[in-house]
Amino acid sequence: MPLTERQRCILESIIKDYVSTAEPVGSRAVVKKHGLNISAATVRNEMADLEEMGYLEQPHTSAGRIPSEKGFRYYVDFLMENEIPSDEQIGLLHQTLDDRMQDWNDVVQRIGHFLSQITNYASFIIVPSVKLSQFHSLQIIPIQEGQAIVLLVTDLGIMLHRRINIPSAMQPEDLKIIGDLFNRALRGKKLHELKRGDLMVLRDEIKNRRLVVEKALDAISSLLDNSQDERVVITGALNIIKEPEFKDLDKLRKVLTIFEEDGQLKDIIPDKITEGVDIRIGKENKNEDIKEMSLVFAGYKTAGEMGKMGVIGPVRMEYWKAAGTVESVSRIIDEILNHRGLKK
Amino acid sequence: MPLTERQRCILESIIKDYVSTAEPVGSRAVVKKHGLNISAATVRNEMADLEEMGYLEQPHTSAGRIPSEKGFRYYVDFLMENEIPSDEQIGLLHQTLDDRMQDWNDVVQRIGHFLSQITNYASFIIVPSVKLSQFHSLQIIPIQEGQAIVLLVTDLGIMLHRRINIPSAMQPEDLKIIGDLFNRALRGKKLHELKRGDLMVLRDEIKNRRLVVEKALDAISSLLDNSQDERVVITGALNIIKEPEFKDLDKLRKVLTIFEEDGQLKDIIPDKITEGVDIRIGKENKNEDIKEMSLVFAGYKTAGEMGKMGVIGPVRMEYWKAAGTVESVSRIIDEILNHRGLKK
DNA sequence: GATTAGCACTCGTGAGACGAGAGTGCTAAC
DNA sequence: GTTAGCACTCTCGTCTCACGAGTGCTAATC
Repeated sequence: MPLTERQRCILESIIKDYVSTAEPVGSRAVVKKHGLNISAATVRNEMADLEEMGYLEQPHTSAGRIPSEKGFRYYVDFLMENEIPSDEQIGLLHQTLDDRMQDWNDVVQRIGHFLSQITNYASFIIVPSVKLSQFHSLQIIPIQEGQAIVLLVTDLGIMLHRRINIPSAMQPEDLKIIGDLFNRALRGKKLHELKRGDLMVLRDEIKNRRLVVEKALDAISSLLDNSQDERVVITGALNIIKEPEFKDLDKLRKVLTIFEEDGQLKDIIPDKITEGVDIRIGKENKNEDIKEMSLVFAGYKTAGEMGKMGVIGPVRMEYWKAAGTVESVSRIIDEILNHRGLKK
Repeated sequence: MPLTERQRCILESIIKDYVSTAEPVGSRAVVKKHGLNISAATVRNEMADLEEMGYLEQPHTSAGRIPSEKGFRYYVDFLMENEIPSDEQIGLLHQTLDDRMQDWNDVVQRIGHFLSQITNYASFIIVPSVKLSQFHSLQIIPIQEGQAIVLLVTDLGIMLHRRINIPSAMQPEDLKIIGDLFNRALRGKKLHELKRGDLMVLRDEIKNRRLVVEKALDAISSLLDNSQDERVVITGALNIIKEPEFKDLDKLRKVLTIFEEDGQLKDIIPDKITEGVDIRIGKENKNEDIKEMSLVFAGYKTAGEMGKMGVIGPVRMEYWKAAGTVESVSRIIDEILNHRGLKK
């Protein structure tokens, strides 16, 4: 049975109220704040109906109603209008990003800050592994007697480097030749496809520089082994301490623990495929530990793979604001990424 | 008036007990757990004396005693014996560090983890600004038509890099010449001394490559501007959530806020000069916000400057363990640093 | 003179009692 | 279908009270 217009009004009213106060909302409050032209008793009847349908629940007999997760879901699906950040705020973000675009880490950091500051929830950004980006070029750069740097540049302009030892006799020209060799062989390949076996063929190509090639190969595989897989950046974790639902220390502890161990959050965010903003409310989350939290997140396309970003907060969340913000930010990230990177 | 042997025994006994239980300890408990051959009444008399001297205090008339900060200070200064981590634990740390020594960030991360895991408090490591290290070499590396990387290597082997645009016509040889120019002019100087003014002289040296030199200069000053000053790495912040003194949400919040904003902690750690482990108990800390916390920390010498590292926990801290661990780790860091870096 | 046993006293803590307030559900009237 | 009225329910804060842990003091003992 679909909801009547009036029921929807009441549901929305209750949600808005509950989200801001964290208290069960009574029939009188609905009438008062919403200025609806009906009496409290009528509202009570409708509320009883809504509860029967599962959109509301009652903490105890003599309290007001609070929205159930199903209620939030209905709101999110049918009633919500995203509240996007003001032009001013967006402008501010653009501005802080512009001067520093060089360092991707920095960009991620700032975006996270923005997300968590605007929404007042914790934000997360999942950065795809560099292993998924493409090999652009490699250079071996002598820095002093017997030492050189292997510098690997990806198509996004990210640099990985590692120091290696080289024979003292080795000339810069030799190193250049070796570098070019790598470049010819590997350009355009995805880093994670660079198996040690594939690289071996290189080793045999130049017998007399074999040692250095070997060292460089070591360096590359070590770089790839050690470079993180997906990286998760969490910002504003402390925001959740404000939420009254976490005044229970145990709950708080559980949630903060999830945040502290980067690894955990990766498992919690679903592998999403949908376009646009996705929302997971409470128990919709598979993971036990965040069944009392909600996620609002979106994907963004980096050269190779999908990254994800969003906010995480209590079920009693300002979904409209979170969704609007995440939407805007994901669009901005896409923009940035399209202006970055190296030509193929 | 100096403490008698028996008073010291009692003080130590109370401290050990209080640290582990977080409850005021009564005269009976002292006799029982310490197995001292005196009666509770005697202990009571001694405790009254100790209180009068300021080493103990009483939360309320009918409770046991807890050590005052002065009491802890006495313990730390005269009674404490450091408890260093087991060989096994030290071995474990050495092991995790060995394979990855290439990346200083990683090393710091791991040391922080170790500290906080062993002590069960929050750990911090303050890494001196890279600006304080010395210029070792600079290279300008073409990566594709019209783009190059300015790569600056410090004496510790840390690399800073930034992409710049260059004229398409520019040859690799030209870039090398420019790089060498920088190297001759700057090798051995401290980065923070590289004022834009000093660099200007370079610009005029080669008129025809002026544009690139200019770009490289821009890149360097931008790198220096943007590279962080001191960096603070905090690990295990959540450990403090376990401590009963922070079951009050407001206190917890205050402390966690300090941890979240990296900047804050820098101001809190004293500029230390002493050799070995330093301890600041409660109000001995200048900063308002951590007057209920204690610091146990030590310095370590990196090539140029001093870094600091240690743990931060409640006043009711296992100082013996914290001090022992910090001492061991600082020694290990010194070792590592002495095996790193580039020759001058 | 130091130590100890005994005892009255203090104070925080937790359990139970109680009233106020908020909100509901139901019934009867509109 | 809507509304007013009213009895009922349940939470929350406050208060009281008894309990227990621990002290401080005094007088006896070593």
